[in-house]
Amino acid sequence: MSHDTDSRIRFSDPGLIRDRVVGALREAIIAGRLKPGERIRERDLVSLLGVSRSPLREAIRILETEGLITSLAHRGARVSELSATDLRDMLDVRIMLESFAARLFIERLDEGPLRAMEEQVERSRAPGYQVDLQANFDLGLEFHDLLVGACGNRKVVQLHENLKRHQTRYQHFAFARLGRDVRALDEHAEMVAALRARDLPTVERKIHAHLLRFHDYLAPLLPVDAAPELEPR
Amino acid sequence: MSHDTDSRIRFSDPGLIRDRVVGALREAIIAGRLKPGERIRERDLVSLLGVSRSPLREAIRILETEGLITSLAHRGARVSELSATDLRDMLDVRIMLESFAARLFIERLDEGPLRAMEEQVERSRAPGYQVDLQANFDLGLEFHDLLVGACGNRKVVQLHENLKRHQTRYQHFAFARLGRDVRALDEHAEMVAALRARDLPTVERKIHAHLLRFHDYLAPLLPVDAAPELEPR
DNA sequence: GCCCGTCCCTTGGTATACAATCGACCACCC
DNA sequence: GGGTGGTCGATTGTATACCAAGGGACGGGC
Repeated sequence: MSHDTDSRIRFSDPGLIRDRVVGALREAIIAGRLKPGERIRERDLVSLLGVSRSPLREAIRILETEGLITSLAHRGARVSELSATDLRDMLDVRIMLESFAARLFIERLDEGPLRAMEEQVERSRAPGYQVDLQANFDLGLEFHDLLVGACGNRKVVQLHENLKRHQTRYQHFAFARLGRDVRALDEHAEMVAALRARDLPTVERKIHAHLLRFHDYLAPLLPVDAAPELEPR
Repeated sequence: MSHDTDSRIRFSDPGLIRDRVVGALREAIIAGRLKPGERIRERDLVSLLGVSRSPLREAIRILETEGLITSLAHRGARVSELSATDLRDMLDVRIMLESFAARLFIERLDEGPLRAMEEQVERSRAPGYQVDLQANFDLGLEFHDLLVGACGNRKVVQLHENLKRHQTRYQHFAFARLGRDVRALDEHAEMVAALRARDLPTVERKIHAHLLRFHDYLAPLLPVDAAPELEPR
């Protein structure tokens, strides 16, 4: 981040500046345009985004609390690192959250959300989406959102939201190197079928396998672990 | 928070001011000295803590991201509300996390952590602790820490840490009104016994019952739900 | 009684200055 | 030569002053 026009960070128009900075940085980090370990210098961003230090610093604190940024006192902030351990840890949690959501889903079995998911799977089968990687990508995320969103537990939704962001980083990371994992959408279809059949064990097994496969798929590309955290807040 | 010497907020000495402010506010909120819905005015805290707006505002953003504070643009920050729904949502997640930890605990069954937990339960049986409410209180928390800490999943530990803070708020809240729930420590003892016996279903059942009883215990004191979140970040 | 405009309070943002700390570099000494 | 210690520059952390923007309360007008 040395040149003064960094197209990697897109700054939107409305709302509070700090929120826009959060959005811009978060998006750039998730999309991988700001790389793991890359330094985040106040001075650079101030001139790049055309904002003052106050909202920028608040934004950095927010992203730090979310875990997308790591900072050390007097030594500045960096984009947080990726590691196989970290990915695995998050996937374990995500498995818990999605299994929980699936259980409630089956207990209630509202026709509405189920329909929404089936329809979502249909869309991902449409010929156009098979080639449009970005759309394909988003559909993968949307599926899990529908599942978790239906559980009615706000905390679960909120945690899942944050985990998803982190994992989207990993996905982009893998994307750039391995190409799209086409089996994912098929697995979604299988999960929906099991949901309709109210077969919880199968759903849980599929969630587990689905997410862990994601880990195995890109663990070889990752360092085993990031440097141990020295200053957890 | 109108008088100028507010003994409820303890401000520690070393380290960054921002971190000390976070610590002071967090502790005051959790302990219930700052009450749900209570306004957090920059002007007051600046004079109360003797710090400038810069670190204070960063601290507020951090606590907001952690969920202990809710703020609306141009309308200021408030201590976040408590509600039965919110408590229940968090307990569901905590049940997941602790069940997960228990499963790993049993799979590995390291003698070390198990011993630590047994010893911890012993301490809580010592006659002195039965009357010292604060110590009793801390022991309750420590128990769950030992369980979760042993799972080796940093994300789980970190999430549990945050959930625990929120729930300690509820506990203090209940504390002031209902007195200590003495059965909790007995239940811990039962859980440890089941852990040693490697009886996962029993442990899970006990975790579930233990935490949900906490909900039922103080749900009657709480509003059903906080006002719907208008501006989630 | 209701609506509307004004004023005030608070927060949001900018600019600036200075302190504290860290890292790198370099001279110096053993 | 290699380790040691100090100096300097860069960057973050904090303080302060000031203005803009938005919301809420209050009161007057209808």
